[in-house]
Amino acid sequence: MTRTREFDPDAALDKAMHLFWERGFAHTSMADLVRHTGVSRYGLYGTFGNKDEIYRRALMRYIELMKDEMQKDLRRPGAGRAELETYFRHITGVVTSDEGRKGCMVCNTAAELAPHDPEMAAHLKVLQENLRAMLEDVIANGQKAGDIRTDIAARDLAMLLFAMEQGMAALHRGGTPVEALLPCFDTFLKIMDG
Amino acid sequence: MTRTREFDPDAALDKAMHLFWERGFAHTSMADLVRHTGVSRYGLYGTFGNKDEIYRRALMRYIELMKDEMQKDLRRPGAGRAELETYFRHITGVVTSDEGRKGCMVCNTAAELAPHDPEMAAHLKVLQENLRAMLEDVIANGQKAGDIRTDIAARDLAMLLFAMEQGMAALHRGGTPVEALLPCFDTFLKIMDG
DNA sequence: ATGTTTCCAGAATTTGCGTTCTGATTGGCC
DNA sequence: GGCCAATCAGAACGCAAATTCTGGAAACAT
Repeated sequence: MTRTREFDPDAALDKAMHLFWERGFAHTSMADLVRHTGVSRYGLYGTFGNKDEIYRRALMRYIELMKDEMQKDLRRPGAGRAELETYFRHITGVVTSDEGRKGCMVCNTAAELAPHDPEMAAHLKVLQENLRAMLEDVIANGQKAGDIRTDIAARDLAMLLFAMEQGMAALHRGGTPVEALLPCFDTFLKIMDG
Repeated sequence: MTRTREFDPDAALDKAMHLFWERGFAHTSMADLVRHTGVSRYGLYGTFGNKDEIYRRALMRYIELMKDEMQKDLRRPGAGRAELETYFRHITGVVTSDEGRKGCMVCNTAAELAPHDPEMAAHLKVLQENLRAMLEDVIANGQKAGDIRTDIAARDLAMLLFAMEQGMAALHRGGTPVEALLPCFDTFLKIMDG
């Protein structure tokens, strides 16, 4: 072979993800990406194609990370209320971190790009449904185990929980401090108990 | 005087608001604004200054409309559970309308602009706190009247309700259909009843 | 009616940024 | 060691969009 590439595409994508996550698509320039990833323009275009594609890949990476997170906490057989609580404390920490007020990249992408990017929109929709369904499963388990009230359908509790989480992310990005948001989840737990 | 202006600034701002609300800041061009408002560039720049300022004014208008909406439903003395339900059905209809999938402009602005526009961020933060406080008052009234459970603080219920609403707006913009979102509020009502 | 001032429509300018290109450089391989 | 292919760094290009400019038109005051 010849001269070897000086960067690791995965590491670069990870940096790009954090940049897009924090600043959004329009307010992240290729120059920013070059600076923060340490990768040359040549390298970025050669590896990923163009800016749109870098964003798409970064979002996919974000989604994979979120799913991993979820499965780590929720995928053990019979996971129920306890696991849900663990997971949610976890994800809330991510989505309301004060470092960059990044919020949730799915939510940010929906707000900024979904309306004029049908492909992205389709992607987001599927993802949203997957995440919600995962929550629903765990809640149904908790109901079977007797840890969660059964007079509200698991599907409905899951949707409410999911909406609440997305809202917390959005509100935090908009300036609401974490301390004001944390009670949301405690309140939800109290509610889930019946 | 001399030649009179051919457009109504308020009407123009209203059109601009809907455009920004649907497409966001970056994906609305001055040409779009000229086309949809029917106002010449000269008129827009002369009246509002520049694109940033048009957006700022449009957002302020959106906020005023939302506050009006809220006060119309919630400001009557002793407004409680019933008024809250009316208001929320109302606002949910706005924020999950399929016409343009506009979502909530506050939420959209937070996602797209807050991180790199401190002034806008400060604005949003104040607004968020106002809206939440208004919900809290009404919930507290409902609790005093015996219509809403009292084992959860009005402040916490209000925050949860607010987060849920912002989340519904974000999810809808991201592609979740209205039918999937509506159960959220019904579930919240059931919860509020105790 | 006419002059003057502001307005309109759209052309011209400028700027920012995504993308492409270029010459230098590096690392493997004969 | 020298050749080759791919990479790097940054300059150059092109385009889209914000802003400004300009010639013509309209409305009010006199």
